[in-house]
Amino acid sequence: MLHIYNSLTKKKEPFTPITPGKVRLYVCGMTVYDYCHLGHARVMVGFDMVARYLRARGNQVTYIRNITDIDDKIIKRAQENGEDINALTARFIQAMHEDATALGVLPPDNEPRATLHMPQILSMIAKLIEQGFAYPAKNKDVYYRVRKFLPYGSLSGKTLDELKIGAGVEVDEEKEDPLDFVLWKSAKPGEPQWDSPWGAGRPGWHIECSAMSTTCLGNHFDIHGGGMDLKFPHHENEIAQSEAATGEKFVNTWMHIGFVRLDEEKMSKSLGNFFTVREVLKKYDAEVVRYFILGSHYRSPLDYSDENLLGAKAALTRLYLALKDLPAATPTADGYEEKFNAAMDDDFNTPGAMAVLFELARDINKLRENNLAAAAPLGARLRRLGDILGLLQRKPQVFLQGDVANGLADEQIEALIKQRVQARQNRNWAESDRIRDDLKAQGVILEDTAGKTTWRRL
RNA sequence: GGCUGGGUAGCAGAGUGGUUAUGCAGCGGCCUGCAAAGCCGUGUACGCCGGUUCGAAUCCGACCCCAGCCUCCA
Repeated sequence: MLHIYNSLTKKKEPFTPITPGKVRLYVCGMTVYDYCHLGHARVMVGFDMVARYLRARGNQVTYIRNITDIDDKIIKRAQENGEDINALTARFIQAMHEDATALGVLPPDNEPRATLHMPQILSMIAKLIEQGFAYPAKNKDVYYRVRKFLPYGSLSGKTLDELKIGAGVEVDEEKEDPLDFVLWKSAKPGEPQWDSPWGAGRPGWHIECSAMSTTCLGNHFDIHGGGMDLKFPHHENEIAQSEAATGEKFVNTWMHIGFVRLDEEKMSKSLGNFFTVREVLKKYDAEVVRYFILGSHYRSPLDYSDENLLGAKAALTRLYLALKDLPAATPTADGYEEKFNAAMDDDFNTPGAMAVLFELARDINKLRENNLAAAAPLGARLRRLGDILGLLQRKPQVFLQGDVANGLADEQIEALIKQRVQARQNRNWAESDRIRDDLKAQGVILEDTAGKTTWRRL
């Protein structure tokens, strides 16, 4: 049975969907004013893996990942660029989709956008005011009355008094309590705005997710996820808004993805120490990046370094080498799927699941020495399990020989191999080795097997 | 200061009260013209100090250290 670590209870818990066989999953997606960096990639890949696994285990999954397409940073960036807001967000939404596709992230079932959910946002705010959980201030902002929601702080493990002691609480004359947060922000001249009973303005950051998630999935759903940094205040505030507005429990299981780090430090926009997905993809194959992300548990920190990426590449190469030249087949009962599932059932333990993939590879390699066909069913199993992680779906040849972006073209390599075959027939080992060394210097590895020479790019 | 996570062999990274994680690198062997790949074998690992236990790296307590949150951030 699947167990998931629930950030709300801080425990691993058996996971039971509210409706048997159906899982409703909401993930906080991007604010689209810049390219995705590796932190975004980790969240996308992480929940893609979660959705794939839940489906592989027979659940019908409704996966929602929102897009925040209105907020202060977007407005600011559009002004800096002298760009229309909609053009800006459209541009980065497209870029995000390109990055996601490259990383093997399947599209979510729905990608709701904040600007397309104004009626739902407004009605939720109205409900909160009605019930005394929110109030319009003199400056025409609407605030959430944090003291009124008794369980406030349960997700982040903070109490209001502790938060008050914390350093950075900005004092705002308009607020009843400094910890109250904004639901509706009145518009300054020239800013994008929507009409509301409290004056023209735009939604605060948190309310959109409450409105979109409950609209798409109902007031009470199974899993809500996002990066670790959203736990407070974003998710805390979502709970306060949603439960106060609906009077129902909001989410059963909260999942938070650990940070990507660079030199032991969180990779983040504010620190400026981030790599965008597209920068990384110039250096490393997208599947290698995906392997790297899934190679550590989703809650652990993930250290970005060339050493670690190269390690991921070596490991993936081993798996693809095991699959190389295997004929198509269907898996037979071999026990590997059960082992794989046992690892995944333990809070999506992808490193453990990947270890099973390597056991399979070893078995395949043993069998293939004598009989390629005998190894085929295990190869099929390896591919099928890889698919649950979004890995190993390319032709081994394609992965191993890479693309021809730089270095020698395939034809040049083939030609040199022909020369070398000739030299070997003449037992001219010096010439044969020279060609092999030359190719190696250019990043091409030769392998003489079964009277045939094959090659791959390093 | 409060709250969350975490400290595992050369590196990365799971896991567990007593018996192999796994990958990369290393060492020995097989294979090979030689390699590569592969196979077999190979490691005094579990931050520190106490305690519980027949036995702890795994449970308990204290301590040290690291990262994160408490302000926008995935």
